[in-house]
This record gives sequence, structure tokens and C-alpha cells, in this order.
Amino acid sequence: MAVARSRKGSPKGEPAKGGGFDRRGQLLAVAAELFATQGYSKTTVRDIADAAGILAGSIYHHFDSKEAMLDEILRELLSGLHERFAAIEGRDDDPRATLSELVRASFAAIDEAPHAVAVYQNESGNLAREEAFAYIGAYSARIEKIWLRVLTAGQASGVFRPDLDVKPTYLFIRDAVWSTVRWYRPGGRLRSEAVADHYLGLLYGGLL
Amino acid sequence: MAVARSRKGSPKGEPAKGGGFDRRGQLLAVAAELFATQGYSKTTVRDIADAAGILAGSIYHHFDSKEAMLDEILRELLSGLHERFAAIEGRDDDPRATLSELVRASFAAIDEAPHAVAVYQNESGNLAREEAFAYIGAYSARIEKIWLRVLTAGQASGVFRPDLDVKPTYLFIRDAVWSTVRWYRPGGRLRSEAVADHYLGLLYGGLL
Amino acid sequence: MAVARSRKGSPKGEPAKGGGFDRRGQLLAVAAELFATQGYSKTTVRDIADAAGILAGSIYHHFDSKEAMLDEILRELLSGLHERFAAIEGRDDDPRATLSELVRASFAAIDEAPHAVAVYQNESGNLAREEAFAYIGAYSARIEKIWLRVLTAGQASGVFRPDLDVKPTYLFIRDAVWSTVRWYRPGGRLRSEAVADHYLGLLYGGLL
Amino acid sequence: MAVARSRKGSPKGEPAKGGGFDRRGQLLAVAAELFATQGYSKTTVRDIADAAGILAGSIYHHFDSKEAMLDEILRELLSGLHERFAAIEGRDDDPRATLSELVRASFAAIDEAPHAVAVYQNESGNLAREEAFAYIGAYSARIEKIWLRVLTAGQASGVFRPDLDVKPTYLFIRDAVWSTVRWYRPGGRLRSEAVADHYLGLLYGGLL
DNA sequence: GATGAATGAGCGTTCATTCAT
DNA sequence: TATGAATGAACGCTCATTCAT
Repeated sequence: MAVARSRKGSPKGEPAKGGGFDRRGQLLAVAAELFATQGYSKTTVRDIADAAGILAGSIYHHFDSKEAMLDEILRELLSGLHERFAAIEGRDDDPRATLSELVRASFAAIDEAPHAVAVYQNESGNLAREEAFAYIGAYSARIEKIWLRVLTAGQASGVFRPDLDVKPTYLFIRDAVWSTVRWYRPGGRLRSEAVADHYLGLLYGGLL
Repeated sequence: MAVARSRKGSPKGEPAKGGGFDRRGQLLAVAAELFATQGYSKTTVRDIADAAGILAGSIYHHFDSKEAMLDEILRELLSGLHERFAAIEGRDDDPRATLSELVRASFAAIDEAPHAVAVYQNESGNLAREEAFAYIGAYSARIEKIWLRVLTAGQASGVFRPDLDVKPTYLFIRDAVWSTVRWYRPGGRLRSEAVADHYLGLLYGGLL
Repeated sequence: MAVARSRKGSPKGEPAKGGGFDRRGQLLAVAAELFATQGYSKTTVRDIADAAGILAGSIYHHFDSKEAMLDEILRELLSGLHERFAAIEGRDDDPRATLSELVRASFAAIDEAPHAVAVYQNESGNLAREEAFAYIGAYSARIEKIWLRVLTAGQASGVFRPDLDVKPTYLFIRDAVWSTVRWYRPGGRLRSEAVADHYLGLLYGGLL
Repeated sequence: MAVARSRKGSPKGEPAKGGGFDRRGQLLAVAAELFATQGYSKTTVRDIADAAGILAGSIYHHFDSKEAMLDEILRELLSGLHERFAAIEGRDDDPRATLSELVRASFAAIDEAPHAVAVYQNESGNLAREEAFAYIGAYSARIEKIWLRVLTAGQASGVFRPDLDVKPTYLFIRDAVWSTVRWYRPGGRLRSEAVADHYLGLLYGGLL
């Protein structure tokens, strides 16, 4: 798999024309939903085209390949995520507040782009081995470092328990939080912030 | 997709002959590994056959279809899991001990059959919608009930915090625990029981 | 076997474009010839594609399946045949003239679409048992009734021998007439109308 | 297709052992029935083996190939048929009696070996082009000559109409008679001899 | 931009056949 | 004789992609 990074059609991902209809954006949204619900490899280019009301061949006027669509979805998600997390860390609050904000930002991301997050959850494992998607690993590593710094700082300042390894603690939090994308339904009984509060409550205070 | 449940070849899943070589078992193991690492739909029957050292067509001497292999992998995992969990609940220990055992049993399952668990994690979401895999939802529901009963009993007996909804608490634990299959490597730095202890420590006592 | 009846490509079976080349029609003609000469199940999709000068996969741009091609060939033949026979019966000539016309129309059909008729002769027996081809039996029954009505009317009016069961008489005529497709070659020594005349002469006057 | 003519197993097609069970004969009967009802190429070796209660591979202890079974079925039918027809012609009766006997012998053959006759009807057209089945054409030609001699002799002696070409007359009779195998069911309403009488009555006297 | 026809590689599966046991 | 595992070629079909219009 090799991804041509040329962004066909209108540059910068902006709508094609002033009053026009953003076909690129529509295709990306449709693709994200299908990739999330059916899986990337079970989703055909025709599926995407059908859902968008065009023919399969026409997709190639907007994107170089099916993989390029996946690439754009994941890249947008990860860069946005990293940007948010870096901004939160940059605010230089105390570690507990920072950790809380990281968790809340994660839930907000799931709320805003559940399909993209689901695609990331489901596909990144296999994708990361491919050269074209090496940036996934790079982003993940940078994001992981942010979380680890916060946890370490919290232990150093005495606000977090010192007897726990930060690495598995991070993985514990990360997995619990991001896995919610599999069952969380925007508009369902549990609102996103409520789940965030519940998880933070359990995380901080423990079950006992 | 329709799965013929006939178990071709030797019955009861036992090795074909006394001193013989269990080709069925080998194929199942190979398939589980490939399904886990590449995804079910990206794994071809030829991949499985190649890894097992036979030709693709020969697989059909042992299994009705590629899907039947997936079916057998998942069914075995889920029935075994349910059996273990039910046995633990049946011991009628106090809720905290029971919960600990459930968590430890989960980690043990990941340790013993990491590929099957990974397949379940990655594929069950889309599979559950298919009639032939309805049993996945059935098993999941029965397992969930066991966990919810333990959490509820723990709250009633005062050992678990009463202010937390048991449902999201269950999901929190379940997702954190099962997600470890994505990064846990048997034989790696962290041994399975160590991760279990760490997770239980964090879960019970909280981060603060 | 299930036949999706969607008529892919251009609707109504008409040529795709004004000055265009009717690939659908070509494929159907090629398929009919191969089905007739090699048998349906011995004819591969690649055979058809090769004979049409395209790749096997391209067939599926025009038809849902190999079976859908067979379906269309048979449906067209049978509906046309029934239409002709019904029109002849509707003219309300005397029974002998009507019977003669039915026989001549049958020979004309063989002359015009020998491949389709041969396919019908060779495959309909096994096909009729399949649900997707139930219409074969339906058409056959309606056509049979036309012939039986004519024979019965001829006996009632005294023009046909009254001592013969109409059913085996019908089968005798039908089989003798339609079997000619197996040896009749358009453009051969015996012209179609000549065979029709010969058969009618023998049928009406007898051998003695 | 090349048919090895070696007759595996017991020679001369006789039962394997004195008091034994004739597996060869059983397989041939089963194969004839399946070839007749499903078609030769849609019948798998496994179908035959299943119906006979053995495994597919075991068939090859009795026959060299699937094609060898077809070969034996057709050869037996054709040699028997030719033998009967030649014997009838050899009796040197008057042409009308001889023709009647040929027709009756044909119906008797259908009655006795309907599956073999059906296989011949359905498959011989395509088979005749293959070298290994050239004997089909040879037998057919010898049989045709017998019928043509009888018809010619009948015309010469004034008992048959002189204005009809013998060739199409022969084809007319042959096709009408042999086609009955497609609908004639031994044990049905119409007994074989009754159909023969009906057909002879129609053939000799005509419909008018 | 979009269409629709075509490509070419590959997929899951079937099946006649072989052969060691 | 029969079994059961395996072969290897082929089959119907799918799909990402290309391209002339």
C-alpha cells in the first residue's frame, strides 16, 4: 500500500465552490461511517459511491484511492487530537486538572467524530505496520508522551499514587476511555460528559 | 453468510489419530493467528493454507468454509470463557474476591488464547449483526450479567462504592481488561498476572 | 440458485446508445451459442468472455451472474413463443389450419433462434426443478394447453381422428418438432419450411 | 477427455464374488440415475459415492474415472440396442412388421433402462465430438441404416407412402420415440406398450 | 465532475483424482 | 477394498482502479 498524498480536487479540504456542495467532505464523511461500521476492507468503493449517490469511478476525481480516504480520515483525527492534547498540556495546570482535561477532551473527540475514532480503534493496529501509515505510530507516541508526563508529574507532586507504574496506568486509562467508542451512541441515555465524569470518579477514587 | 455447523473430520475436536498429527487443530491455530494479526477479511484462505504448508483447496477437507473456521474459534473461546466465569460466580465467595477472580480469569484467557481473544475484540462488533453469529451476543449478554451481579452484590454488601452505576463501571473494567490483548505480548516484560495485579490495584484504590 | 432479475446496463434490452455497439446483446448471443453447443454447466464465464473479446470479470458489468444470462435467454424465448402461439390460436381458424400454423411457427422459431431453443431443450428438464426457473414450467403449461385445445377442437369437429388420446398425440408432435433443433442446421440442405411441410404431411396422412 | 478402457475390478462386468454384492453394478446404476437426472457434468463423483454409501476416492478402485463410468453406461446401451435392432431386421419380416418391432423394441429399451437412455439423449450430442466417444456416432450410424433400409424397403414394396423422403421420416420417428424418455415414467398411467401402440397408430394412420 | 465500460488480479470454493495406510 | 488427506487446476465472482466520452 502506498498513499499518494496529493490532495485532489480543491486544496486544503475546503468546499469546492463558494455556494457549492462539498462532495469531498461528503465522501469523507460517508467513508468514515462505512469504514467504522463495516470495517475498512469490507467496505467497497462502490459502497461509498452508492451512499454518496455517485458512481464508483467518480470517486477517483476526488481521491487517489480508497486508501487515500482512510489516510485523510486518520490524519485529520490524529492531528486534531494531538493539537488538543498539546494545548491542554500547555496550559500548565496542576496534573490532576490536566489529566481530567485530557480525559474530557478524549470523550469530546469521540462525541464529535465517533466514526473516525472507531476507524482508528479498529484499523490502526494492522495499519501501523505499513510504511504509508507510519505517522499513526508517530502521533500515538507523541500523545502517549503527553499522558505519561502528566502522570509522572502527578506522582512527583504527590497527587497521584506513587506505587503504580505510569505505563500500564496510562494504557489502562487510554483503553478504557477510547473503547467507549464501541458502545457509546451520541444521543443515547448516557451523555458524553456524564460518562467522562463517571470514569474520572472511578479512576480517581477507585471502586472500594 | 451461513455457517454449516457440521464438524468435518474427526469428531469432538480431538486429534485425528493416536500418534497422528492434528491438522484441524493446526489450521485453527494458524487461522486464529492470521485473523488476529491481519484481520479476518484481509486473511485469505491461501494465507492460512500457506502457513500450514498445504494447498488452499485442502482446507475444505477439514472445514466447510473460511467462516466456519472463524465460527469455531469464537465459539470455543466464548463457551470456555462463560464456563470459567460461571464457575467463579458459583464459588460464592465475597464480591470483592469474586471480582478479582473474574479479572484474573480474563487475563489468564488472554494469556492462553491471545489470538482468539484478539479476533473476538476486532471482529465481534460487525459479526454480531449476522444471524449465524447471533450466539456471540447471547454469550456476551450472559457474561455481562455475571459481572453486573457481582458489582451489584458488592454495592449491596457495602464493599463497593454505592454512587457508581454498575453498567458503566462494568464497561470500564471490561474494556480496560480486554483491550490489553492489543498490546500484551505473552513472554514480554509484563507478565500477565502482574498486569492483573496492577489493574486491580488501580481499580480498587483509585489513582489518587 | 437465485436469479436477481435486475436488468443491468441499458433498460428494455435495447442497444446501449444510438450508434453504439450492443455488448449486452452480443454477450447474450455468444452465451446462447455456447450454452447450446457445450451445455450450460460446461460453459465457463471465461468461455463467454473470450468469445466476446473481453475479460471474464467484465461480464458482470452487464449481467448479475452466469445464471442471469441463461435466465434472460430462456425467458425471452418462452415469452416470444407463447405470444406467437397465443396469437395463432386467437385467429380462430379451423383446427387443422391452426395446428399447421403452430407447427410452422415452431419451425420458424427454431430457424430464428436455434441456440435458445437448443438450450431450452437441453437444460429445461433439470432447471424446472429450481425455484428461480419456475416460470419455465408455467410457460410450458400454458403452451401445452393451447395445443391440447386445438387437438380437442379438431376431434370435436371431426377433422382429427377421435380414437387417439390428445395428450400423447400432443407429446408426439411436440417432441418430433422440437427435437429437430438437434440436427437442423439453418442454411443446410433441408430448409426449415420444407421440414415443416414434410412433418405435416407425415403427421396428417400417416406413413401408410 | 481420454477414456482408459481397462475394466477395473472383476472382469466382464460380472458380480465380484459368488455370493457377493456387485459394487460395480451398483455404482453404474447409481451413476446412470444421477447422470440422467442431474446431467453428467453437474453430477460429482462424490454424489455417486454418497448415493452408494462409500467415499469418493473408493470409486477409483472400480473405475478409472468418472468418464469411464459414462462410457460404460453408453457403450452397454448402444451395443444392446444395436444387437436388438439387428436381430429384428434379421428376422426378415415384412417392412411394416419390422418397423413396428423396431418401435416396440425402442420403447422396451426405454422401459428397461430409462436412465441410460436419458443419459444418451442428453449427453450424446456434445460427447460425439470427442474422440473417446466416437463409437457413439458409429453405433448411431449403423442403427440409422437399419431404420432407413426398412423404410426404403417399405416404400419399394408399396406399403409405405412413396412421396416422403426416408431420412426426415426416420428422424421424425426416432425423435418422437426417444424423446418419450423425458416424460415417460415406468409405472405411470401410460404403460410403455400402450404408448408404443398409440404412436404406431398415429404414425401409420395419420392424424386426419 | 460524472459516467459506464473495461481491466486484471485475486478471492473463496469445487472437484476429479491420487495415494499411503 | 475402503479410507481420508491431499493435490492442482479451474470456476464464478468481486473489486480497486483506469479512461474515453
